[in-house]
Amino acid sequence: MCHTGWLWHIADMKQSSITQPMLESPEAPDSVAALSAELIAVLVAVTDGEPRVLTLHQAAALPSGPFAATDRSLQASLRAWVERQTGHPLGYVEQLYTFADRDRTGAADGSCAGPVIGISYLGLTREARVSGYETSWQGWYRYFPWEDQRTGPDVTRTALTAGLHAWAEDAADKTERASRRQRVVLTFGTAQAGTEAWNEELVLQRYELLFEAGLVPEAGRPANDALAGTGMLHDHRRILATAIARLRAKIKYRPVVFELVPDDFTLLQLQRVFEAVAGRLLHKQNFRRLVEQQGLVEETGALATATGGRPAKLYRFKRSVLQERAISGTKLPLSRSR
Amino acid sequence: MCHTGWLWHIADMKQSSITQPMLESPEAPDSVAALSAELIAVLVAVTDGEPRVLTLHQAAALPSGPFAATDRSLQASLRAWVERQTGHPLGYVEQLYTFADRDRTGAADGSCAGPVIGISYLGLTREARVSGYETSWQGWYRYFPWEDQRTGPDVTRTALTAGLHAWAEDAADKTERASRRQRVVLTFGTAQAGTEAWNEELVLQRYELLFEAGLVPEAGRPANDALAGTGMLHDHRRILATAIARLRAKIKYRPVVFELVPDDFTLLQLQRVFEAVAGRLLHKQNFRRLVEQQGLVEETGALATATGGRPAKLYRFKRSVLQERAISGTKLPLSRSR
DNA sequence: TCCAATAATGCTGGGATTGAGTATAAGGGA
DNA sequence: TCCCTTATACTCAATCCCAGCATTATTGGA
Repeated sequence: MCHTGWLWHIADMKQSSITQPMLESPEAPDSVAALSAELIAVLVAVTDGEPRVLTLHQAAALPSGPFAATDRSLQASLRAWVERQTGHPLGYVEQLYTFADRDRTGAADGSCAGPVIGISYLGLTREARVSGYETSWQGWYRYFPWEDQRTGPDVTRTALTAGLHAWAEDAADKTERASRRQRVVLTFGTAQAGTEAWNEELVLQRYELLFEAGLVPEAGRPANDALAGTGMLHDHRRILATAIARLRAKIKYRPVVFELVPDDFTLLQLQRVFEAVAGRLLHKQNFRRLVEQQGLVEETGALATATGGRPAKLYRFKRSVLQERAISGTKLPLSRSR
Repeated sequence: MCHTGWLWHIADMKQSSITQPMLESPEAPDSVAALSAELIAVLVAVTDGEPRVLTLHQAAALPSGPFAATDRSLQASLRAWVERQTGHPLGYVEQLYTFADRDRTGAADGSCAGPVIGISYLGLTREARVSGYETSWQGWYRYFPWEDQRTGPDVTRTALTAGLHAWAEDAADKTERASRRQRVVLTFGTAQAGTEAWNEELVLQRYELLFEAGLVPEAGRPANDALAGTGMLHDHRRILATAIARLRAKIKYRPVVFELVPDDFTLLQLQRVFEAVAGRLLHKQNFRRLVEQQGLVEETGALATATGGRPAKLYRFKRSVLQERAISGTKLPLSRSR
């Protein structure tokens, strides 16, 4: 044995929840199987008001690669690779989650035999231009149609909520029914007029709920459904959900939006990117006020060639406050209306 | 090749920062070396007003074990193990960070040859009783004396800040000096009267700054210094710093404090635990108001046998709101004074 | 030339949140 | 009984934030 003597075994990597039931696990055999690790990247850019992710295999998989045990920093390598591919610097990289998948034991040629550890990353970039074959940028709402609430509670959400409530009522005993109902309401909100209560950060919870209710059948094969969204291979859609949730949370208290917009931008452009990521609309005046009073931007002096309407001032991100704000935090709260 | 064809290499797992310089990396050989993975746990309990972590090897290491590629959920196994050891349920488990360490290539017997991937976890529990040999609970401020700001800016912090400023002035060029100065002020605050500006969440940044400044010499061997704190083996102190930072952040917006207090508690007890974790004092009346109006607790009806003073009402955590709040969030802001 | 549409930008009022202080109640011990 | 300690209730002002309203600047057409 290498270390201190007690074994842990890994298989499933469900995001921890306090209420998660505790499972008893029997002792496992004291063998260490051959391991392999895989790195999975969620690369995000916002183009034409749509958040996009880089995909492979006919939009059914995220870029991933085996982890080669050599000597460079992972993040540095990730950056270098992306920069070569897209021609733009990768502004921000963040580790998402590590999970183990005992069902996926590598390719057929045996070179990747044994269980796979997956380490997923979120990366932000600017321009969506790639040269690879089979590689393309896809709008992320293609995989999660219900996550785009910029036009208010739409057909998708309504239909899904209905389906979920049916599933809830379908439960065996009363307690389970109540629990399911509560989960549905908490994650999808009551689509009643006014109340809203849509929390844009619960991307993963919603996906898992739909999965549990059998509304996003993703048993290995990617399906395509206008309601349930496009499926992905393996658990890539789950990883994407994690990435979206993380980014939606982060964008509110760290100045990462600027990694997604051009060097010079108008405040409305910035707002649109923000809204695209968050999947909901913002109050324009309040957004401007916040951005301005946070001191994160400065005017370039130039004006944008208007797209119809009064020309807007162009701003640029104050790189000088980056270090400061990266530590002390921003604060760009989401409010409802437009 | 197993996957899509481009390689990533992993070595160092520095927490991503936007300002981190981008390193160019050369292509790596197309070989997949033997891998091994290690799980590292930061188990936290609060006893006698002190946050403690479970340690091994004369308080110089965190519990860790090789990852055996078998079939159970890691979290379930972790829970089971801790519950056996401590006799108390592990309330909350959360993944911290995954890193790769090419310098640490397992034990001498070759069973763990190849580079090591480390997956670290944070776990919260209640009582600090262990039966193992070499195993003990240690107050976490032993490793980070400067992180305990409950008594205001103390000698430790003052001394370290002085040392850091000396280091800052020691830089070669002007830009670097300014940058260092800024980092010192941002992470350690200006210890001026009143201004404070201590951000308790910057545990990792402070540790890294001290490391960089050579004030916490931790070249593999655990040292013991009243100022720099006790060292740990490998990068365990770094992992601990990550855990503290994560917990300090989480405790403010998720109801995880309750995992660290007994079933029945007074509001002051709850506050003390909160303060112990956060390393700073809270305004008592405001803390009560928040806890109460959040609807997270309910009175048991009983009173605490006073520890001197008017008897306090006993409260219990409303488990019923757990699922709800685990999703929708709490909000227990930290304010300064007592 | 005037008007309508589209944006940008400035300003204001009310409600909620928060930081911090004051006052009162209820115990124990000298 | 007085005094010390802690619990608990209440108040007040500053601030923040949401959500409107109003005004200004352009473009494109009637």
